[in-house]
Amino acid sequence: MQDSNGITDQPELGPAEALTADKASGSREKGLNRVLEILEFLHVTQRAIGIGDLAKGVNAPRSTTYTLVRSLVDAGLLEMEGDGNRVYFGKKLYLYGMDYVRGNDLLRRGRQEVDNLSRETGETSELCMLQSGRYTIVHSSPGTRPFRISSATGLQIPLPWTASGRLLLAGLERAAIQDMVSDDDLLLPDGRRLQLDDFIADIATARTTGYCITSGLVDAYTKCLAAPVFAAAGKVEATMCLVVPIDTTADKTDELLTLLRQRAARLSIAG
Amino acid sequence: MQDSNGITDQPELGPAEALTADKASGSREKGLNRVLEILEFLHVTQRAIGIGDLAKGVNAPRSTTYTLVRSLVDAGLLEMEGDGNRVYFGKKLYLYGMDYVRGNDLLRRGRQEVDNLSRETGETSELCMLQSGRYTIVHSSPGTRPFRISSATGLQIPLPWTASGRLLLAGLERAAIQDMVSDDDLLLPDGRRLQLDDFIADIATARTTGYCITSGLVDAYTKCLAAPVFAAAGKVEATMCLVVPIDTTADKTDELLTLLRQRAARLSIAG
DNA sequence: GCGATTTGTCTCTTACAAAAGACACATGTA
DNA sequence: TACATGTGTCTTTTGTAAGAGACAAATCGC
Repeated sequence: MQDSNGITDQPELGPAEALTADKASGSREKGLNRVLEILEFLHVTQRAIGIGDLAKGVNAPRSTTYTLVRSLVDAGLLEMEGDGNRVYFGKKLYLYGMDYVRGNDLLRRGRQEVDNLSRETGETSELCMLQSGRYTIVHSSPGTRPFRISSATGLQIPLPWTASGRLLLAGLERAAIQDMVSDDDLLLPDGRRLQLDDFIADIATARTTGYCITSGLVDAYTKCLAAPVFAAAGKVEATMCLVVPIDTTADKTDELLTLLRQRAARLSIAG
Repeated sequence: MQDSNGITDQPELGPAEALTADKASGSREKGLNRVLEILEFLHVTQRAIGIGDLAKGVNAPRSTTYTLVRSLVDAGLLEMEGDGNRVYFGKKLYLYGMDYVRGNDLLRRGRQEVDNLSRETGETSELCMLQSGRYTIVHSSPGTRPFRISSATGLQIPLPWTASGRLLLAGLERAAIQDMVSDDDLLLPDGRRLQLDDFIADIATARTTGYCITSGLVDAYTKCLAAPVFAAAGKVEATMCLVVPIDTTADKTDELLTLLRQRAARLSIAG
């Protein structure tokens, strides 16, 4: 077990760096890996897809894909859509997901707090976590504004684009941060490029102030207020955040921030 | 952590001739199948478990189990618990589960209706579906009674024990029904044994009346009212049900049943 | 303290699953 | 009618992943 200090991952630089671009065209793949790719592919696709297309999408042989999909459908992890040649996630995954929620106090209470917060403030509120090194919106509640402020549950966004990202990485070694952030991640949606050092400085700042606000990073019309949720130790396990119009007054922002920090703190204790 | 339900038997009988009956003997198993067993095992266990125990639980070689678990943890389908030698479901499964909900109107609206219904009536309400041939409580909302009426999301119960079961099988061939119902399923919790023919007759009745009520089947103190939710065709896709004390008056029962059927019908259309 | 047990990693072998490819049957479209 | 394109199911081949086992290190039980 060597998870604690980031020794975990250097496996993938071992096998020949060849095939720079997209994907190892490689030879024979382990079935389980193919399955994991299939699931991930469905996750980004967000809708049912034909098995043929699925095979193309994960770059797997058609015959293999058919057998794997059949297994998964039999197991209930996937389901055939209506006519019977497209597949998507199945009930069993939903059940497993509910099991996860049940076993995870933080998530369960966090969802509740987020829902409350967005109902009380009318603003879009989110619960965010790191998911295998990626920033993930674990739960979001839409708020009551006329225009929809993006953000769907499960959405994954580069860490440097977000206020939460700065909090979630608090306390990590420089090397660890560097590992989690690709060059592409540092390129903001508006075309500006963030310097890694600046980002790391942001993280340090966010750590000491205990919150973080970013303006116009993900898009030009919103700003994001985020507050850390701590696990047992001092570790940042999640963040709660509010997404508000960028022209929200300073007073209003302060008020919301205070409320947000208070709720995030409430979530931290009692864990 | 003893064997709660006696699955752990055959402690040290020769692995060779273990072809007793139900279980396929040793031989080599496909990795994917092992994974599916692991997930299912965690689902019934309902908590984090050591990898060694997991290997025992699914009756897989230790080395294999370690490899698979590592893959799954890396993929985020499983997560290591605290100290790092126990595992349980991971965030990714939760995300996939949410994807399923998003892609499934019926489930999404059904959860809503169930929550409403139980809030309005104060009774425990559930949304039930068939999950790979098994009756499954897909969502439940507790109601306000002092004593907890069982029923947890994800729970699986033999079809003949439930009112919903009788509705869910409506329209199926006798053979299909027979396939889904084992002899054990026909043995009720109170020791009585249901005749398959009676059960099939119940199903036919339920189909024509458009609802089903069972009294004291799962336990002696409750009765269960169930109404069908139809998919596009006339197919029963799910049921909504209310679990109420067995001594609920006929009038009250009628009233609840009317409400339940109305809500279930509302869920059926617009699909 | 000192065995007995459990945990996590590693190596080696071969049984077998992943892949290739052929086939049959749909579609669509020139 | 031919001609492409997509789908689902076979069979065959062979690269490799599942499994057995050995190991060191941790953990438990007295």
